[in-house]
Amino acid sequence: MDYDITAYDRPSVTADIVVFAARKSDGESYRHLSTPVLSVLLVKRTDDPFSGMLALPGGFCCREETIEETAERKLKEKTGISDLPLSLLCNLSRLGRDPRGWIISCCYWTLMEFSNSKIEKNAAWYEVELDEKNDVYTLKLTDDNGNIYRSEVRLNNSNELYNQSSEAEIPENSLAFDHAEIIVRAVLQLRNSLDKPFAAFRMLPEQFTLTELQQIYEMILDKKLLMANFRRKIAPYVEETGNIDSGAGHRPSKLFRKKNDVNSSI
Amino acid sequence: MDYDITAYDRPSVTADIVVFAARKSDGESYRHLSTPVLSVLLVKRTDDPFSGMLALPGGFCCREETIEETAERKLKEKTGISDLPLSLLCNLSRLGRDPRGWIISCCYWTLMEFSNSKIEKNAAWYEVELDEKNDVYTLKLTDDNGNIYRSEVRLNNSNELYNQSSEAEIPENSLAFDHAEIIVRAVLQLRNSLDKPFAAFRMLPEQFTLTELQQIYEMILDKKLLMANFRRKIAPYVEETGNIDSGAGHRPSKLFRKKNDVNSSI
DNA sequence: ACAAAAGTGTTCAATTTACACCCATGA
DNA sequence: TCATGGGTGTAAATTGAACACTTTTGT
Repeated sequence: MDYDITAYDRPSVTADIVVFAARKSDGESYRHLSTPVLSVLLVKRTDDPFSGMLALPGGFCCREETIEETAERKLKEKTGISDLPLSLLCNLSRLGRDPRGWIISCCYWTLMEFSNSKIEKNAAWYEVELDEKNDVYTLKLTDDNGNIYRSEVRLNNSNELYNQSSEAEIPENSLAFDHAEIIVRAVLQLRNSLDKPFAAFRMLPEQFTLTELQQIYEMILDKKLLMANFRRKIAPYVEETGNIDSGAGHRPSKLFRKKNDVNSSI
Repeated sequence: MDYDITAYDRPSVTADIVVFAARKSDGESYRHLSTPVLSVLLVKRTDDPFSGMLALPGGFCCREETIEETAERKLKEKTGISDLPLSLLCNLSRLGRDPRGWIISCCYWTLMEFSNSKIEKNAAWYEVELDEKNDVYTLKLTDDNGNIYRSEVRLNNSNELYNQSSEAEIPENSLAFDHAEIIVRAVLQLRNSLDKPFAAFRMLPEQFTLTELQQIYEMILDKKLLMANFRRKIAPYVEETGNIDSGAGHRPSKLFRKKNDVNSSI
């Protein structure tokens, strides 16, 4: 009856997670609002291969757990963050993508409120900028000290993203494995996720001003929106808390919250 | 340096593919148009476990190929069909989902034009009906001879679909493994795919009437659309071929084709 | 002739877009 | 006081939903 599955060669399977948050930049003066910048949570690798380089939090799947559970466990272990709903992004299984051998990566992505407090030592937030030109995506990551990590990711002939990842080919100050490709895919997915139920809420605290919400949209879509129209559009999804955010050098703003019946899954 | 990945327990990985097509039903009379029915391509299993039961085409990943290549190869081997663009649907890795052991399934889905001609012996099309009631999805599959295969799939507490799949628990005339769940997920995904670039074109021949296109939409959305409005909506995406489809007991209709610049990916 | 489908036009409502205008604050 | 952001109203443009009407065919 059953054939013996151990007779076949098997891959190792990893889960990697792209966590985005909106980090507040410094305001220019007492009058100006700060604007949020898109940030991704990365860890510095402590082991070979690519030791010392940046990578997505993630790791190998163990028996007795689902891939999603692996992702949650590894995210917790490597960054200290837990309880985030994960969405499937892609599976990467290209030959040679990991110098250690036949390793498949199941990639997930999620959004959270920015917080530096509860993060593990080797994890940190990196500002994300993504540009596209002639089918070449340029991913620019910037750390707290202004150090820049730049990666290029191309579109191959079947319209799928890929980038090279052998240790020899990866430039200094770039990302380990094909993790640059994964982040690019995640940013593209993020940009396409704003039409549906309101994922943006996940990047804000429970109470927020409508301008803060609008800024999240503007950050992700990379364009300015008109305030009056934005407010009409999101009105059905938010409700007033009765609280006021004051002391900002201009008229205080009402604090809102997401309505209970609004699904913010992605 | 590198730690030895073979020291860790590894799962087997399979690719499973949900292929949908629109099968033309018989017209009632010389006057009436036939209406398409949503159909899924399944194979009868020839090996244990679940020998003799229906299953999605698919199989184990081999070294030297990506999961997408596995999916394409297995689809070709088991059904004779090739060259379909595949979209990732989900990864299933629940403990016990396959009685043979630790087996992860990477599931893909796609659309094609209905064709019975070039299909392998063990493969066949099954009409798909999906109903939902109190978070329970009922999947009803019907073969050419009117035999019915019915499966129930529930939503668990974290809003993820699951159904049981131990050999003992699966009723007769149902699907092997958790393949009913995969098909349900694929149908839900299909229903959500019609707003974006026009996937429906993939279920039609190169030239088609606008009524045929509308019928695909009605089949997937499971509701009637108004002809005038539908035509206005899809007008930017189609162009006339100059050909006419006549001989149908009523006014002949113009044949259209998808405009070249319309992306029909899903 | 006529049932069925092909195809077009028109109306009213809803939504989107753009812009103008007033309000409240703290240094 | 005044720059800055908070907040609202309104008119024009676009899109969507509903429906009426005409055309063309094979039997």
